[in-house]
Amino acid sequence: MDSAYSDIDSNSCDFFSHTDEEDARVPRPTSPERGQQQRKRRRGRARCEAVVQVVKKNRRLKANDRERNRMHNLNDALDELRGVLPAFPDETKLTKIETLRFAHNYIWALSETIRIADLQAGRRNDTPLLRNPSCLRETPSPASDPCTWSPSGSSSASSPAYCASSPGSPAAPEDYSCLQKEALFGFRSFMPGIY
DNA sequence: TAGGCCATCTGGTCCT
DNA sequence: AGGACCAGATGGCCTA
Repeated sequence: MDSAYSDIDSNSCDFFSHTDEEDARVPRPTSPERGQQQRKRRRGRARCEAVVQVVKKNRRLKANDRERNRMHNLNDALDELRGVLPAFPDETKLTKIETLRFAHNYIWALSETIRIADLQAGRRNDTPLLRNPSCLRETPSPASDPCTWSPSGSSSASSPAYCASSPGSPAAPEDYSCLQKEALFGFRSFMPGIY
């Protein structure tokens, strides 16, 4: 239906609005016939405008549908992002803004971890960890960390240890493991530092 | 009940 | 011309 009316717009019914003056060159009918013609034009215009309204409505509905799909795709992408971000099983679903900020934070923390690991490896030997992808999967043990955090602890899940540093304010090297933990697990309590 | 979050609709603008 | 993208408006749901 849309393609058949693709050239329809609000002016498309102007054809039905011709005045008698515009038709001056056409031989004028007698007055009863003229009244009939005017009524016909009015009816034609009304019908045309109704069609235009339907076409416009259909276009709007199609646009709404596309917009809905677009937003669904966006939400699917956000869900995928949530899926690759570390989270507690019982943690409530991150909101959209939390997801984006957490991802930003997480990437920053991982980058710093790699950078520091790379530096340390460079000091020990000539094999930078950065070029060894398997190193990315190794996570430091919480127990050996100065930042006290325990995923099963009664208080930790809801209020993990707080680290003063934030992505916006680079920390001293000794803080990095702490920062990484915040990026990984302490997101919600870390929010004041993010906003 | 106020405030936050979300889905949807809508009209405008940009892009292909 | 049609679709993608965007931002504002609106209403529903949930929680403190």
